Amino acid sequence: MSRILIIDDEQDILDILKYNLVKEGFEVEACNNGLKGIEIAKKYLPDVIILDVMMPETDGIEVCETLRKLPELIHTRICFLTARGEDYSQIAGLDAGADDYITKPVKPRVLISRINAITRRNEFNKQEQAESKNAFIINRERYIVEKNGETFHLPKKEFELLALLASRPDIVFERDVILEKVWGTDIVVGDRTIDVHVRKLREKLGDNHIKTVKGIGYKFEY
Amino acid sequence: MSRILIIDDEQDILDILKYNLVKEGFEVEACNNGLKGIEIAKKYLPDVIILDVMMPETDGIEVCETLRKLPELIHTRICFLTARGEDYSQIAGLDAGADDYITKPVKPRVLISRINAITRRNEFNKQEQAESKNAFIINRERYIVEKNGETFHLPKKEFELLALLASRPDIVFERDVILEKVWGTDIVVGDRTIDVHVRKLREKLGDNHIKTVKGIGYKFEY
DNA sequence: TGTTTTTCTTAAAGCAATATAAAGTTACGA
DNA sequence: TCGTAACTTTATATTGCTTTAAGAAAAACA
Repeated sequence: MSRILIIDDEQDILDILKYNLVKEGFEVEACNNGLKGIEIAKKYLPDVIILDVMMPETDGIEVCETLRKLPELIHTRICFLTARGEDYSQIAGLDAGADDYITKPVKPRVLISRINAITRRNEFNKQEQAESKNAFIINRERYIVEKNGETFHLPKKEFELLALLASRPDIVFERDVILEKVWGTDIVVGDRTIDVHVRKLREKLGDNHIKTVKGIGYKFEY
Repeated sequence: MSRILIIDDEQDILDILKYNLVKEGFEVEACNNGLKGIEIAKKYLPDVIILDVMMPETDGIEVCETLRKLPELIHTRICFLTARGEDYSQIAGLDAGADDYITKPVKPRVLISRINAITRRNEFNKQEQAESKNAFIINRERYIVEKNGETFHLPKKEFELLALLASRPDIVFERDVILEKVWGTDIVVGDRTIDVHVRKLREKLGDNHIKTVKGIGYKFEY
């Protein structure tokens, strides 16, 4: 499970966030000071850092900039904690470093889903890097797929299907696994549905990427 | 050459300033009353307004605030005329939206160089805007958006929505993220509310900037 | 080769998400 | 306090994605 570091000067907030994240199964480290936070980050190498923008001693923004310069944290996602109503454009400017921001007061459920989104994005990005060598980029943030500079806007299901298959190239995904991952366990759809979506993808990306493994399922190839 | 409007209740000063500015090649309009000045400004659309802070009937600061709300004067620079030593008026004046101030008594040479500085600044800004292809300026101080010189007055919610989307162009914002960031976690509004605001924005900015990503949310493109 | 199984293709139905218009609220300034 | 602008909701239309269905094709098997 993902490792998370929280940096906030208010002990209450630290406690609440930590409690909720631990309950959800994350590994959590907390710290009430920006400079200490940087030191911890270096050793702890968290997947996500939740960082309060407004802190009395060290400014969260500066902390973020410092963190961003550390090569060992290249994959670490930084998420700002801000009071609501603060200038978005300002935040955007600071966004040079931060990947997301959460507004206070933080609702636990929102926090969890946000962290999940961030870590998921992280997973995908790691794959993306591997994939980019072959000029096949699946960009979940922009919700587009790029192949040799060409850009494809895929509908939701097609995108999810492709993202799944491409997440492990050459590995065959069985039909019921695909159904479960893309459509979910609760929703039941016919078996042909997959075929149709595969066909749509082949239509758009060319016939060379998604191979049929008869009797089993499909796999993605470059 | 630049157009200048002078608003001051003292006829002497009007005459002196006008004489010197005309001699320097400026087009000058003069007026001895705040309210009349506002009317003239609307039609004359000056590049610079020289405005006396201390006037018997209407306060120069109020006049300035009124002028600043007029969209047609978005590019007009306002320069206060103050008696020397009035520290407070300087501060209040710049708060009210003035771009510069000149202390009385006015030395012609100082006046000219000051006006030149202001207009030059203005030119520079216009150029900058024209040159940047993505001339999409989101001005949070005045709640105004500019696109290729066109100015839009957006209501709060529309502005916040646009500011959010535009803060990360091409990135898709999910509907619940939009709701959280623009409306807040505690306030619950219907899902269609977003659509309606998007529609309003598209109506004003043109259909080309906010793209729908069906099933996910919206994104901003230049 | 004939039969069976599985997948492919296509069109069309079904459905969910979004767009739009209009009416109802709320907030705000004159 | 009235009138206007902003905001939200509601209802309906529309879009376009998803799914189904059914025949054709391909592969597997005997």
